[in-house]
Formats: sequence, C-alpha cells, structure tokens
Amino acid sequence: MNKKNGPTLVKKLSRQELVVHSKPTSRDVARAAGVSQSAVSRAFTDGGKVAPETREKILRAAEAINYVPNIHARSLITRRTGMIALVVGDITNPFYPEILDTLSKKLQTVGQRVVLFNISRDEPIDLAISGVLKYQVDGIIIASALPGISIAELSLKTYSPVVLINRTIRSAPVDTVSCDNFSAGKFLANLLLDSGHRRPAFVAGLAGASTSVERERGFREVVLARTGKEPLIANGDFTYQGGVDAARSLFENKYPPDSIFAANDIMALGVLDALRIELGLNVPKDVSVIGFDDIGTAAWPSYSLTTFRQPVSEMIDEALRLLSERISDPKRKPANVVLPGTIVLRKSARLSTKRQRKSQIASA
Amino acid sequence: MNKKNGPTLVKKLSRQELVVHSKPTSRDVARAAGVSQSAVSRAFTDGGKVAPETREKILRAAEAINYVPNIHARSLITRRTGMIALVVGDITNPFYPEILDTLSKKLQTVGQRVVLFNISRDEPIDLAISGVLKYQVDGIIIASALPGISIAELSLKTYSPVVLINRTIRSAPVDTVSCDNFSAGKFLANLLLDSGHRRPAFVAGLAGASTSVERERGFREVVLARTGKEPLIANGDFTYQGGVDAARSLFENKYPPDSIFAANDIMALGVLDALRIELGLNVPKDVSVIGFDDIGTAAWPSYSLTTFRQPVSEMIDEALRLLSERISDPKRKPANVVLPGTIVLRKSARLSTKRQRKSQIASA
DNA sequence: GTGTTTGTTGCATACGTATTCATTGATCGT
DNA sequence: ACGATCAATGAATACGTATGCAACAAACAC
Repeated sequence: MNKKNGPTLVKKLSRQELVVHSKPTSRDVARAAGVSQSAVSRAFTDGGKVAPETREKILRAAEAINYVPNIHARSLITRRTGMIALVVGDITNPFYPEILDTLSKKLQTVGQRVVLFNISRDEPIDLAISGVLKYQVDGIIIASALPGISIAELSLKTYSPVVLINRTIRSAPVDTVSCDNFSAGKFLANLLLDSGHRRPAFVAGLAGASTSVERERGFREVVLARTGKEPLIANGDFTYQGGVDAARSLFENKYPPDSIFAANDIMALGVLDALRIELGLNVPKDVSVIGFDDIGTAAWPSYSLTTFRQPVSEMIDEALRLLSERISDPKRKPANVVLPGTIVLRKSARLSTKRQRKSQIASA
Repeated sequence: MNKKNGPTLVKKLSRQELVVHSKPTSRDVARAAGVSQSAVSRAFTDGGKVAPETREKILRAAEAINYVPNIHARSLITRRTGMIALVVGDITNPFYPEILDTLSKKLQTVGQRVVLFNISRDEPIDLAISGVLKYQVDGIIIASALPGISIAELSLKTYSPVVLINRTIRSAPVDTVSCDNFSAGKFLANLLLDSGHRRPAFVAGLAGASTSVERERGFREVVLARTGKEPLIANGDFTYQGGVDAARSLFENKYPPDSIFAANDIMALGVLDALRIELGLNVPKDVSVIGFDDIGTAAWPSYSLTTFRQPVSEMIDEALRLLSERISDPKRKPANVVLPGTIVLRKSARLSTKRQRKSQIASA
C-alpha cells in the first residue's frame, strides 16, 4: 500500500543505493565508522569483543546517524525477545495495575519489557493464546481467570514458560505462584468469630476463579465447624458494583450477617459503601468488613479497610524466578509456590485486641 | 549459556536434521503439508493468494504441529510490528489504567498490541527513548510528563510516529491530543464563582506538567479577573497523598479557601479525605471540591466527586487516527487536537442549579 | 487445434542482526 | 630473531518469514 518500489524501471538496484528515508541499520553505522557490520554488532553486545577505541568510534557514529539496534532481527538469532507477556483479565481492578507496575519496573532493570494482553471476558481463549505465542515472548505470566482453559492444552501449545500468578489449577502441570488463600480464609473466619461475630458472610468473586474458591473454602470450613451453620454467601463478580449488589442481597436476608469477608478489596469497598450509604449502617459497629489484596485505596481514611495483604512484590519475584528456572530447564517438574500474606488491621472491622497481636500467619 | 551446539564433532549439520525441541517454523509446516514454505506464508497472510483447499490443508498441518507464525521475522520484511508503545509515568493513578484498558482493547480489535514503557520519575530520558525505539514499534503514545524532554530531540531520534496524549508542548512539532485544559480551568472558575464561592483555590500537579499548568492558567485568569485576587495555590504532585498535604497547607492559611479545584481526581480525593476526616469540615457545605478526569472512584458514593470528565475514548481514537495518518504521510504538519470535556455534577461541590443546566462546554 | 488469459505454486532472495571461522597484526617468551 | 599465543576484525552464513518472478496448468475464445 505504502510501498513505492518502482520494480520495472531499473534492472538491479539494491536498497542501499536508493536514498530511502528509513531507519539506519548496523551496516549504515559500519560504513560511517569505517568498520564491518560485525564490529558494530559487537559494539552493541554486552560481552562483545571489540577494542575500546573501536567501540567508541562506532558508538559515536551510531549516535550521529541516530542508529538504534533492531530487537526483532536480534531475536531471530538469539531466540530471546526480552519481552514478557502479562495476560490480564480485569485491569480496572487496581490490584492489577499494581502488579503491572511492579512487574514492569522489575523487568526494566534487567532490560526486559512487558507486553500486555488484555483479555476481554468473552474473548475466545484459543485465539488469545495464539495471539500471545506469535510474539515469541520469553515468558508468559497469567494473572487472569482464563475461563475454561484446559491446562493440558496450554502446555502443549506453548513452548514458552508459563506462570500463573494469583491463580492455581488443580493438579496442573504448570508453575503457579499464589497466596495461601485457603489458610487465609480460615484465618479470617477465626478472626471474626474470635471477636464475637456470629453470622459471617462471604462475598465471592467470579464463579470458578480459584482464588475466590479457595478463600471461600477455608472461610466456610471454619464457620461451619465453629457455628454449625453455613456462612451466607453472595456473588460479587470481583467488581465494585458487584460488591454493592452483594451487600444489598445479603441484607435482604431475614437474618443478615454481622460481618462480611469479600474475596477482594474492590468488592469490599462496594460492600462498605452500600452498607453505610444505602443501608445506613455503621461500619464496624453494626457490621465488620474485611477485604483481600490491600490495594492502595484500602488505606484511604474514608474506607480504612481491614484487609489481607498479598505480598505482590515477592509474588512477582517468585514468578520471575520460576520463569528463568524453566528457561534453563524446560523439563523441571512444575512448582506451586505458596506465599504467606499479612493481615492489615484498620478500622472497618471490630476485632478483639488479643487477636490483633497475632497478625502474621505462616504459610502452609 | 543454554546453547548446546556441538560444533566440532560434525562437519556440516543443518539445524533441520538435528531433532531439536524447538518451535516449529513455516518450513516444518510446509514439509508436513507437502507444499512450499511460500505457500504456508500465503496461507497465513490475509490477502494471500492460495487455493482454498491448499490453505485448508496447510492450516490443518499447522494446527497439528502447533505452529504459530513468528511476528518478528515477519516484521523484518513488512516493516510493521503491530506493536504500539505506551509510555506512562504514573500508572498508580487510575486514570492511566483506564487509558491503557481502552487503548489495548481498541488495538486488539485490529490485531495490534500495547508494549508498556513504565518510566520511573528518575529514569534518564534518553535511555528511555532509545529503549522504546529498539522495539521498532509502529507508533508511540506518550502519556507521561517526560521531564526535560526536548521535542526537537524526540522527532530527530524517532522514525516512528509519536503522539502525546494528555500532554502538549509549546510550539512543538509533534502531534498531540488533549482536553481543552485552559477553557476547562476558566469554566470551573466561573462555575465556582457563579455559585457564590469567594475564595477558590487550586491544587497543582507535577511542576511543569502542561495539563496542570494550563488548567491553572485558565482558572487563575478568571479568578483574578473576577475577584481581583490570585487564587490560593498548593502543590499536590498528582498523587493522593499530595492532595492530602495540599489541603492541609491550604488550611494553614489565615483565610482558607471555600472551594478547591484539584488538577486531577486522585488529588481531589486526597483533598476530600483530608478536609472531612482530618479537618472535620463538611463537603460541600463548608468547602466545595472539584476534580479532573472522572476516574471510576469519583463516582463512588463515599466521594461522589464533582469533576471534569476527559473524553478518554475519543482521545484515544484521535491518537490512533493521528498515528495512522502520520504513517501514511510522515511529513504532514503536526496536528494539535483539542477535545471538549464534560462537567460531571455530583455532590462534592455546592453549585447553583441555574448553571448546572449548562453543563457541556464547547471546544475552542 | 492454437493462442491467450487466469489462477496456483515454487524458487530465490531480502529483511537486520549475531556468530562462527579464518585472517591479520601484535605481543610475548625464549 | 622466531615461532607461539592472543586480541581484533571481517567475510560469510543463519535466524523465520514475505514477496517478486517465473513456471505451470487449467480454462477459455476462436
């Protein structure tokens, strides 16, 4: 379309002879510096063997003609692109920008970059995956539910290392990093019951999301064992509005809850707003609310949300470690790293002081 | 390091003969389907001339061996990578995830992807730019202050189309898309004064950021003209905490303001929390607060922030239009697209009803 | 039947860089 | 002074794909 080769007029005319306004290549630099193309390549490679003065000369020439190495050509040979794919489902949940921020900063210190794959909820999953694979990324970090993805498929189709972060898959041959969601659920149930709450409720996220399911399992198990009754449960879809709706529906119940644990912070904030503003309740006096993640907003004084903090930075460190381990040994058994989280006590939950001291729980 | 070529044992051994566990290429598909490599390429190219049954055969073979085209090899020839760089400074401000979300979804519908460049505030700018250029992206969208960047440099060094979004540069030869910040500042000052406020204050963002400067200029101009006095001004650094601090400092003044316009929403929320919780003031009764951007949180009932909405989706449409126009005509004069925003009336500002009807302002 | 058009296909080459190999000049030990 | 070692460099090739060109077959008009 914007190709303007006049292919017929001239018999043989190499691109070099045409004065095309196009990005300079290593050959252009070589010519300008009076060296070979290989020398230029070596000057731009970290361990490259070049005489210091030659390198200087080359770098000056490159600077002069605004040369920048072409990463794609390089990646053809080195088989490394320096790109890590981050697959994300719901980027409007502030937890994911935090992951994105941490991840991209960590990667940039080692010269790598994040390519973002923003999966819509209704996007066919096969398409999404092969979309990622085309980019020959060095690794794939999935922080999204990926509804209906068969992991067998994933590992078959993928020659790139994959790590699931904040997601697990039962008996899956994939590396995963996550918080100890089951223990956290138990911990929070105990915390609420120890502080005198009698009717804890749970607000679940997207149906089938492992994080929500695990937190619910731990929570429900303890509540059932200690009170003899199932906790009330509502669905919040992992969104603020979902939290609002869930709170409403919980309080349509004849015996509404006296405490609510939401599977993530953004839902907890929705719950809080609904309780206070729509239902006119006092938090934490009438109802205690606890979230999960510890996003920035949770600390704002208007909310002052008590929540269970995920160790984002450590999780990403682990994810990157798993990726690089798998690069050097593709056949290694998949690892499931489980990290401990931390309760962050603020004002949205009425908790007894005794228990507050024991704020850190250990990992399984 | 993980290269295991035994280069000495065998004289000549092409890669194809070695049974390397490596990604299949178009040649592998060609062999499997009994066609030439060119046929495979054509089968995977949109307008490619191949017989329908041949294409079918090829696609089946590709599927069978999990072949995925290598985008980097393709980009060497087509000179298009399908990647758009988004340069962002402060991703923890929810406004930018919103941009990121909108942008990546729009791009994905046309088969393009976002590569994120998350610039730290202290990162040397030259490094950052050549970091971007290495990727040969089809276009660069800058939504960051890029402190101290000389635009002359930028356009010289860059052979890729560049668009500044939510940023402008005085007399710059670069395409830009932004809201009419100056008019918005004037509009909001008039709005506050019309509603009986007498001492409007302004909370500025990062020093030198064009958006903040322009909004301030319009605001100050009207306040000065109509009240005869400069508005109070505090700095908020574009962050929540900055907004908190700015509110404090404004109210250390002997004659504190009766209304505050913050240059973005996240600061306005900090202002709100500081006023209500630290200073015990009633918003909007004692003080009116207005923000800018209309991020999701602004609508939450706890804040119900009156704010000036930026037309994010339209801004991104325009940015993409400018990019593609510049691809087809690199020498076109730079355009500065200015879009109108909309006032969003909520409860954080005490405004007279009459004015509220006239909520939409026109662009300059 | 011939000549012409149309539609498919394969061959060969180019994209920009990294890397192997051979060559050269320099350095060193003796 | 002389061979041996070493550092620096260039020539040539490969990475995986797209594409111009030629070859070819089929279809068609006459």
